[in-house]
Amino acid sequence: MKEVACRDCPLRPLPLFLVQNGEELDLVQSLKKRELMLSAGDTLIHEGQTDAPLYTLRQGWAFRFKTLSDGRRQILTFLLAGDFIGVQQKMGDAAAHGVVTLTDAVFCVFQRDALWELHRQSPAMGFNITWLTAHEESMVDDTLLSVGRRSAEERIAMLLILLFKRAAALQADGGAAGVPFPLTQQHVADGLGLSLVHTNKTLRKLERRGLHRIEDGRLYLRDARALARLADLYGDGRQAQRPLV
Amino acid sequence: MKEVACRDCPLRPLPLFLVQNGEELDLVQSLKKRELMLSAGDTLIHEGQTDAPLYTLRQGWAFRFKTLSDGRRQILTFLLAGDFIGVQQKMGDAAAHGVVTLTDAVFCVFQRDALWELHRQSPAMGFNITWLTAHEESMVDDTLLSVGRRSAEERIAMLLILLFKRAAALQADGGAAGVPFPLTQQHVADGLGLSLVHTNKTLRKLERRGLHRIEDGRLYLRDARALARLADLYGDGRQAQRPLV
DNA sequence: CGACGTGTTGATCTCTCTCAATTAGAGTGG
DNA sequence: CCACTCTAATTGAGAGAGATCAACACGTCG
Repeated sequence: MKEVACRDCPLRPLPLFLVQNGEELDLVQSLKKRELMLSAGDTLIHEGQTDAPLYTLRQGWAFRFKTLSDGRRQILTFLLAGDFIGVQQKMGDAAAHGVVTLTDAVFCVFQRDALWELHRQSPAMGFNITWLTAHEESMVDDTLLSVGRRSAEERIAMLLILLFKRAAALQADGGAAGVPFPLTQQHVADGLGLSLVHTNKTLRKLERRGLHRIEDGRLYLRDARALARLADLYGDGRQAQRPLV
Repeated sequence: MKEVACRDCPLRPLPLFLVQNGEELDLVQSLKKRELMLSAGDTLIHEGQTDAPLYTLRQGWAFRFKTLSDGRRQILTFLLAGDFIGVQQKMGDAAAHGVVTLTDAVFCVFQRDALWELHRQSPAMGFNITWLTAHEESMVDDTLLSVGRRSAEERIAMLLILLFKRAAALQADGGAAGVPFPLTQQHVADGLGLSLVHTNKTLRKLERRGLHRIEDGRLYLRDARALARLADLYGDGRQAQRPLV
């Protein structure tokens, strides 16, 4: 595959990306070192690795995770095209989490001090990045609420909805024909703090109930409304009700 | 209590704060609108509130949380002096979480666009803020690992260690005489995804085993080593072992 | 003094985990 | 083309960590 200039990045036109002017694009381009292609299941960053640069996921899926010494693993967030990777660790510091791909994937690699250069040369982009980082955190917050306080059924409903929405936003059809779903049930389990077996049973239950379907690596929401209800999607109702999905 | 100028902020000399030059201090000062004092248990930000400004916690303890519609609550992070509050929500957006104080507390209130002004006028401080935000996220990551994969005993050990370290860092004696511990067992439970009753039983078990003591609102670690071992503090060992506490 | 918040403990109950076994591809080598 | 191996999904059965239900102790406060 040919390397893509930032100017021609296929992600740029998507509605979720903040408009950037030519200068900003040139800046990003100048900080980009190269691209990196990995196969499904490859490790981008090892847990505890000390020299990880800054990446951007251009294509494919991946996830961030932490493990305990006996092997128990918790997936922290799933990464989709457009996500930043590596803002967390201060340069020179050990990565607090690992990153592994779920599919074949392409990453843009930036020089280590890119984060600082970006801030220095373009406060506007720096601002965007802190906002993106904060947004990342709010995704972890959501997961923490799920894992801490939702039942297995509710957690799974929540995960399906959120992943569907994120994946759908990257597609032209908005998910009308389902979205890719490259996770194994083990990934779902590790993302929700559940065991593999219970994840399987719960997933089957929801599927039999007609709430969703996973087939050939694609996810279809068959009753998004019911899923959202199950997940208590909009929390305690102190928030205004918004249309679902 | 008199308002304190940023230049004289008692937090500034602490080792954990990044040195700021006079100009940066003046900038922060110029963005600071006022101070706000709350009593223990007061709400700083309601879940779903739309107009929350940016705050800094100058004194006291607080916590961020989310709730489900049936009242189940998950505490996301505990906030200590020096922490930022409100970077998460984009201006004009609804707060994704609430903030409530655990003790009497003093907040510095900044104008809504302070985040942007800070970036614009001082890229260096902007950079620090994205780093701080990323650091906040890594704390949530840690909690997510606990809640998702650690047993009740392990979670509690982890929480005690982490809160102790954070609180000790704010004290001159580094925690030699214990640290303030203003949480009720309900807060511990809500922070770890446990029930109140089970939290109580586990806390008592660890206390009886001589690992810690909580008395008169103060926390003492009596066997930090054992707690760290229980918590599997440094994860999977791929990270270098560092001295504990 | 009664109401209330917090901590404590015992007795169930149940959701989720662990253990075990089976099925269904996909890939590999002979 | 078939045996063999591996991974992922499935399902049943039994075990257990943690939840829920109930009661009680203690201190504070109006």
